[in-house]
Amino acid sequence: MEEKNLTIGDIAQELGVSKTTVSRAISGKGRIGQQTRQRVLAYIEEHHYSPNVVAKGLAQNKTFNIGLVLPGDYNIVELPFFQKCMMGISRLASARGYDVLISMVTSDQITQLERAVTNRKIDGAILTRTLAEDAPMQYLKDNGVPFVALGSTDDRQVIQIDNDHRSACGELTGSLLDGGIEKIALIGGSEEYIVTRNRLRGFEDAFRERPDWGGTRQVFLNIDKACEVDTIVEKLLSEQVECIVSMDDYLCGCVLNTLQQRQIAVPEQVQVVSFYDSSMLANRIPAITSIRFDVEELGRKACELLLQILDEEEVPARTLLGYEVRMRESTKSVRR
Amino acid sequence: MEEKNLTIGDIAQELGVSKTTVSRAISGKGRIGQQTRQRVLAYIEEHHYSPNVVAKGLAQNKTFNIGLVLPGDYNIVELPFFQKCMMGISRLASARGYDVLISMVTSDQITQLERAVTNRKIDGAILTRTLAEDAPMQYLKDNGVPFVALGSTDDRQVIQIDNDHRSACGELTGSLLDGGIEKIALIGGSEEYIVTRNRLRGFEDAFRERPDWGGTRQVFLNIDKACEVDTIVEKLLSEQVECIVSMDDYLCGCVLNTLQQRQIAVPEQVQVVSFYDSSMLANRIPAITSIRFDVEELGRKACELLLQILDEEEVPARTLLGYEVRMRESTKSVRR
DNA sequence: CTGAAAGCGCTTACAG
DNA sequence: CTGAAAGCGCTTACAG
Repeated sequence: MEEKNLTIGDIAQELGVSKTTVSRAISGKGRIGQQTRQRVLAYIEEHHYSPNVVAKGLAQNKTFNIGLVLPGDYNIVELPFFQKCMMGISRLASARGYDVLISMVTSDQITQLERAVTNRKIDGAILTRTLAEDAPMQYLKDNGVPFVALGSTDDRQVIQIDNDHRSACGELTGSLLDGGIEKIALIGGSEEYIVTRNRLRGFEDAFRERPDWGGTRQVFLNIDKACEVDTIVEKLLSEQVECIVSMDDYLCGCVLNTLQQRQIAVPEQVQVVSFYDSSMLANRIPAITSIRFDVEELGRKACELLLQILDEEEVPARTLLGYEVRMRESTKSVRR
Repeated sequence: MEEKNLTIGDIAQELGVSKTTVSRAISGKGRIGQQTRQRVLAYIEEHHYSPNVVAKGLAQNKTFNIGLVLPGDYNIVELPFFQKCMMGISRLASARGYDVLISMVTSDQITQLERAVTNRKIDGAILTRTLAEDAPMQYLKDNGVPFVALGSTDDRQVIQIDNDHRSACGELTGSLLDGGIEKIALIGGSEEYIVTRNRLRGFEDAFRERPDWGGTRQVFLNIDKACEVDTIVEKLLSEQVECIVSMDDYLCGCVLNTLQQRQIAVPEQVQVVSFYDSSMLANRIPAITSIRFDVEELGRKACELLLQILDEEEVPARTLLGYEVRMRESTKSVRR
């Protein structure tokens, strides 16, 4: 199997044409006769030639690599999200002749990303998360690296793509209110994450759209520990809350644990909802009402956008993808 | 910020030396005067020159990329494992001047890996999982790509590194038996995974080492659905099983759900153990007895091995890493 | 339609 | 110790 790698020069020599011609036959650029073209292509096919992408890149000042910026300080609940994004991105990139190079960043160091950029190993990048103070994003901007952000940001200069968390959360919350919920609470994670803010906005939208709703609502943000959730849930129970909405499945899992401990029946005594359907709670009983996004598609589209930018095509500054509200057993039947 | 990239030629010209000299100053290879060396280095420092790794690679027939082969058809429970591996690998690679390029493969297609190899985008690869019939592994072997496998395989030709699942499971099972368990059952996933086989061996070791143990044991393999677990657990309960060991946290989660449904108390009525501590059950109550591995270290070491291979150093064919048995509330106190 | 030549940014024998 | 030159495997004006 260890055949020496063919080069464009070998082929040219073998076929008695110039390297230029071979190159043109392959790339399809420049004028070239049908005859010769076919002859070259046939030879290539037969001998399993495949061009050295690195050399090609050097000549064209490209790498055919895209940088995937992944947080190293992730929360376990986010993993399926990153994984699916990666899948979508990787698939599309591959289909378009690009490879994906990863850079793991943490809140206090982005050296891997810096390396990829200063070493000129990537043509562009995809950010898989957006923060309020986003060091990787700032770095990419400062260095003129084309990129798209998976997630939202107020900076309209950055090309961004996201699921429509706001509308999704608004719709789900609305269903709950319309279903008759009078006492509702929202538990969320770090406000540093833009997505937390968007989910909150959606939640608030539902009330704004229903000025006649006469119940009470409470919001707890920046929660990230099980014990905090515990305390909150206890408090809520003492106040006879009817529905606890969690911003993600991790928090929702904590809520469920606490309820289970206290032998509180879901949904009979309290209804439970998650704003994100990560399949982390997939086999929980009862099944949890939540919102579902097509994350692989999100990744695919993000990659598509980046490749368009690299091809110098115009792309929309902001792209929003759809969602699906999944009503399950953890909420009583409400009308939709 | 948009300064045009410096090249070795620019520096040579600026300093009135040859490109050869500049190259030598940077690489440290070949004889060069201390004086000139310092002069070049100073200039580089001052002007933030960083070499074009791709060009360097072309000249040296290297890419300074390592391929990370990731399964696309993962089970959610494996995600933290892959993530942590990636972290370890990525960190070390980065520190050594390498980048990590991902190839997602599924059981029926390895085209991304093929692309990376035929396009000569990687110098070597790391497999993050080993299967009995391992297509990616076979492909790498056939094409003479240096690689190390994270996980075990019977093929002693392949450089492999793994946690010592067998000993770990043996030790944990042993503790249970020594603690007085008389009726024990093991539930595991696909035998196609080598790790499943190794865990099973460890389990069996414990009995072999205790010929006087007079209890009964049962083994259920190739289980991957919650409903299957359900059926098994019901059967086991009817037989008054004392301890249910799961091979991973997903299965263990299923077991716990079933027990919870049937209002069976853990550990009072039945003890529960997981052979893998993925932090998926981290906030479960009661805390689950299990085995813990340092996965990031595993990734780091795997990468280290690969880089040694690329440097043509000798490496051991098989490396086994340690583990920690964590006795928690889900088992009654047993002596260790 | 085709080719000779220069160039992408490095490295590395070979000579001095 | 230093440099001119060829080479890594491609692309791409420029001429014909």
